[in-house]
Amino acid sequence: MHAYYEALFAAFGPQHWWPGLTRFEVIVGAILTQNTSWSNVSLAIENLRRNRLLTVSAIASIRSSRLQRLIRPSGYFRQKTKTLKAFVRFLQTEYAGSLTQMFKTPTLTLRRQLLAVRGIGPETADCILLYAGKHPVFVVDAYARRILERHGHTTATASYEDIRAIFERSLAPDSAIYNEFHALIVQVGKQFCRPGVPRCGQCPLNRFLPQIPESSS
DNA sequence: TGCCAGGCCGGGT
DNA sequence: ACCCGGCATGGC
Repeated sequence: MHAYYEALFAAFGPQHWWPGLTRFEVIVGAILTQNTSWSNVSLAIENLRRNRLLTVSAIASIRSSRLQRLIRPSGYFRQKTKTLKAFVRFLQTEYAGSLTQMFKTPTLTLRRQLLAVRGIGPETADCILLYAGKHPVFVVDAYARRILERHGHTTATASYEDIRAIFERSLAPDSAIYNEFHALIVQVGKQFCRPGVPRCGQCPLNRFLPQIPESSS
């Protein structure tokens, strides 16, 4: 898949996802962006920032009713309030509230622990590991799935782990590459690989297609 | 105006 | 092990 990465980077350049933010802010963003556009998440994050609530202790002590109100723009606000609460409870119980301690845990062990937190599934766990902890796990999302399927590298029934294996076995375990690659996939996916868009237009990945869609009659 | 977004859970088969 | 309905807001 490295050729895909090169093609995307050449086309879009560095995406600098989540730059200059604290690890906890990245985690909050990873939870709030579940099936939600970033413009909505951004409104919720700003509400939290304005109220100086982007810390573990603040989220731990805030009343759920107030947290719900503040993150409301990001959608699923009752669910996500529970998830944020569950995560900080996990962090305080298992790691005395220290992200530094948490991220010292071996990747596979920590991944299992994160998946046990209610509201954190595979993509969110991997986002936290990669973008907040710099652990080399490849983040799979709906776009990565769709792109691989359209390019004939997998089938529609492939699981999250199947897709992840395709990327991880063909790339060195480099968190900087994984970071950029996932962001680039989201970028190209938004433009050229949305559900209702059958053709790929000027997608920079077109040259990797097994056949040219235009020429089929 | 409807459809969609950087998913996940719980109950049912 | 999969399948499906529910969860919710703001943007285009």
